Amino acid sequence: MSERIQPRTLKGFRDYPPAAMIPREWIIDTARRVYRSYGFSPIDTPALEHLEILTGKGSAETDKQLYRFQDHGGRSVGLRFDLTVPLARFVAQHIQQLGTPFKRYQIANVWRGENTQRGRYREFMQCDFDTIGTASASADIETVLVINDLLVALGFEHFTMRVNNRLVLNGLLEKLGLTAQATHVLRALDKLAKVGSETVAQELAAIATPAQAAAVLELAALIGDNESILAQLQPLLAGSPLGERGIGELTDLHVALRAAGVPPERLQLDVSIARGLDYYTGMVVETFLDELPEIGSVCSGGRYDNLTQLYAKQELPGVGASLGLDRLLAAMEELGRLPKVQTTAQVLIPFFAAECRDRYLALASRLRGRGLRVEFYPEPKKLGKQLQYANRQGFLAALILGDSEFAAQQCQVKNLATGASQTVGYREDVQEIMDALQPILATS
RNA sequence: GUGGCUGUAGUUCAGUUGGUUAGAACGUCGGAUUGUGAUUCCGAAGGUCGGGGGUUCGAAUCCCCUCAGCCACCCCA
Repeated sequence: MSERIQPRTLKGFRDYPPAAMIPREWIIDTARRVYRSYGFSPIDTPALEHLEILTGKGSAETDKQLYRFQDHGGRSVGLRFDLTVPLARFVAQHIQQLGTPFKRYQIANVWRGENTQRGRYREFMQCDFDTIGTASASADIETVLVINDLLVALGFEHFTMRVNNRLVLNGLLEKLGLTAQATHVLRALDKLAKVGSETVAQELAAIATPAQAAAVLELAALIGDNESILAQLQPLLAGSPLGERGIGELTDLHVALRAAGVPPERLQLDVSIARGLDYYTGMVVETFLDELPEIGSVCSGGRYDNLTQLYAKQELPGVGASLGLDRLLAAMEELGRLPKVQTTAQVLIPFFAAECRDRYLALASRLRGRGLRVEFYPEPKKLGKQLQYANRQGFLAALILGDSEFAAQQCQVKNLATGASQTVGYREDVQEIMDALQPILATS
């Protein structure tokens, strides 16, 4: 009796009370809506996979972060650390029935046993969308368009999608004879914006000759608007078939996105964007909030041409991206962009006249029948207290009915944001109440 | 995983060179006010000082370990 278990959560794992869960679900709903508007369909996969599925990719870093253990049957299993690897397994297993192109989205938790920081947790949610089975540039362009639409739908105007193409980097590496060290070079390059060119130069010095390192840095240091970057790239990659193809793809993407109406300032060609993950082969993109760039990319992705090679003979190209929901939420929290709403209902009916309980319940039911979300306060209490509750929970409107209203067949419709209230007739069809509520509820 | 900073009511923080019963503001609850919610007044509840061990006559304060949060590296959403 005296020895209680201390209630607590693991490092990097969190509880989500209503005030945290409501904006969370709003983002999920928004992502779902945007993905579906492009024809992506939902799938889900198990949280737990056979260990060899997850480690097959063989990156030492992801192996270190993997949650792994023996299950009750002695199998080696692991928790998925992203949604792309399970997708590769899923596609290799089911593509015969699904056919191509296959467009799916998946919104689910992933786990990484790394050290925590602001916006970095051990359990977090990713909102992935991918197009499998086509190498078309159109799918690349759509991927960036989805990211753009998604952030706009989430209420952002000022954000930057940094775009690059792995072919440009690979072309240069090939030209320089650095292909074998590609992974190291790209990782060093990826840090350019953060640590500056001197540090990157030092890191490159360890794996390349001074001339090679200088050539890599020259490419990555290109600045200016997108057109001028493209123009400056030409001579640097001349003679490299890969590099020239990369420039072609970047140009195409840039032109197409402009034509699709993406504001030019949102799209930044950035040759230093490499993405750490090995599986990207073409276009790569990272998205930063202009108001809080230091929190990192909130939506990243790219093209991978050999994703299923570990699991199937068939070669299936793909392109996609992932919204980091928890990082985005951490950013929105810090930017004060999260509304302080704790209720999912719009309208509160205070329990005011103690003997009229059943009439309140009937009114609430009728309003719900008209599509409203309505809460009836569970006990008769002072009206002031109940309105305070309504205010704190974030209700938009209260319907006040006491003895005098019931007697006069009326209802007071109170706008909780402004404090204004109006009295309307209260009849079975609740039409007058609906009419009075409409403008109040329309504000959110 | 490595290194650094931090941890005191629900929240934000005070707390003297180690000294008796750990404070404030805001929030919460009750009342003034059994018909109107961010004002005012009165009152109340709420703390194993993150947890464990040690030094000491005495620890929120000093030391060690541990847990958690933040920052940098690493990597990434």
